[in-house]
Amino acid sequence: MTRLRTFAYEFPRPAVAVDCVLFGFDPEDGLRLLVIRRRQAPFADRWALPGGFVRLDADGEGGESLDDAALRELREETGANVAYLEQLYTFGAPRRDPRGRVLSVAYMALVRTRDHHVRGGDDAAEAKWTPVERSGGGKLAFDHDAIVELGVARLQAKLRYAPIGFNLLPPTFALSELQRLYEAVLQRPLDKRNFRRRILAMDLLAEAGRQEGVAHRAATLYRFDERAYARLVHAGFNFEL
Amino acid sequence: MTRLRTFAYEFPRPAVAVDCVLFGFDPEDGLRLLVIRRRQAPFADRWALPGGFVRLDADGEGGESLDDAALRELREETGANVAYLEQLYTFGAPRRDPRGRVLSVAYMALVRTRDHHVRGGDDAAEAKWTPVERSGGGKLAFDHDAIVELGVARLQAKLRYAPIGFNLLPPTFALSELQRLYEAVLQRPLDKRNFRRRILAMDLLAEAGRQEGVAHRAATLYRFDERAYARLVHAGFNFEL
DNA sequence: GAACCATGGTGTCAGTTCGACACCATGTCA
DNA sequence: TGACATGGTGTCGAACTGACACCATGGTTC
Repeated sequence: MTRLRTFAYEFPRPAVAVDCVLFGFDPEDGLRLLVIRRRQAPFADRWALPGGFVRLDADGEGGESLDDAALRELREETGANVAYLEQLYTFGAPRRDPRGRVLSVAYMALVRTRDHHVRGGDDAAEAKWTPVERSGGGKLAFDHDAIVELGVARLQAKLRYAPIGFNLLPPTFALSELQRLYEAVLQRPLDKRNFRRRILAMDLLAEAGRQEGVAHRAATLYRFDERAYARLVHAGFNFEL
Repeated sequence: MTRLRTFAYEFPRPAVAVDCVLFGFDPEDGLRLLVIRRRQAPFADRWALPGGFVRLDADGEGGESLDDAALRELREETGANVAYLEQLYTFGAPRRDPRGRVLSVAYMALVRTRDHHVRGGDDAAEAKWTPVERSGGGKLAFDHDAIVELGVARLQAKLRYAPIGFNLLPPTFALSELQRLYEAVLQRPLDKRNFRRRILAMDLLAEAGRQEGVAHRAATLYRFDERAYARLVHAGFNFEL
């Protein structure tokens, strides 16, 4: 082991952080993004994405995986209950952080409506949901605006060819809620009849009761059927909307 | 600056490498992948992807960007003339490298047919092109098989919705060459007439003379028209094949 | 120079998919 | 009981997709 180790250590190492674009969907406010207010320099008091440095073991060797680091930061800084996590891209411009060379592995995460309880981090940082465009009423810290832009693009693209939108809704939902979600993310209106026809034709949604306590005709509720989806994928099916 | 720096340095840092899935297309052999034989432990004498550690400045701060590191490694280890480069994913499992904690930022790169002159690296490592399936006659070093798999998937997906395939061909090419490329990457036969109709309907290809010195009717040559593509994209066009 | 051979280049049609479009149903509340 | 808000349903023309076969061209061979 000692011999093996010689090679890598000739190089100085960058610090490595993870930063998360956490999306939530609210029926009234549409697609929202979680930002936290930084307490420390650099960019103290500025809004930024939740994130932090990847932790290594004390010997500087093992430690947490990148995904685990992202989940940990989300838990610590927002208390969010993450339904979906996906790595986006690694940002590594030499001067992106004034403290020195810091790489940021960017993640996109989704939480379900009604899992939006947000709390400040352990260090009492302030956290809030903000509409996706105009994140935080202005520019975010570091290159986080670019990260958000990439996250939005990825979410828009992926919503159309992967069944990830369900992770922004409660476990059961009405088709109109699903449609509103798609309209909010894709930023264009969809035809109700065409939308329903296509999504139901995929046979991915299972009926799950009806709405209660609404002041109008109660909608049928559906849940995303993971098993049906797995079966279909196995048979060569591709989600597409 | 000194004050700003305190925060980041409390954490031990991982080593960060870039590894490149370099694709080439040969009319006879189809899609190929460049691998190099490692000279040093770990995995000495095993085939691996070209790559190496990201270089920081002497003060451990600035240095090269990740893209630059990938290009530098490709140049140093293969002499390849890269036509396209795209970051794929960052691999960061705690034990993926026996030397300790090493993250790998994976890249996909494309070179044009006839830019395939490959030479060993400055340290005389051996390099070769290998068919994409069965890379190197067996398993590659580290988790490089997983990286290759991801690269292939990305190339297949992206070939259909972005005009990147042209980067695997000479600057001018016949439509049949382009079709063979698509067939090789997507692993399925395409209908000649439908293929020609669709690709030409996009108005992205400009005529560029005819083949010479072939023992049959000479094909019209085309080049990818970057400007036309930029114009179309600006007008809301999406490449799709 | 005629025949051969390899590849280049072309159009149609049926089946499917896509997008636009309007009205009745249901349940709560006033 | 009627108003109101949302749920839920079918058709049709246009556009697109995929399957399909033959002549053109130009160098090579005999």
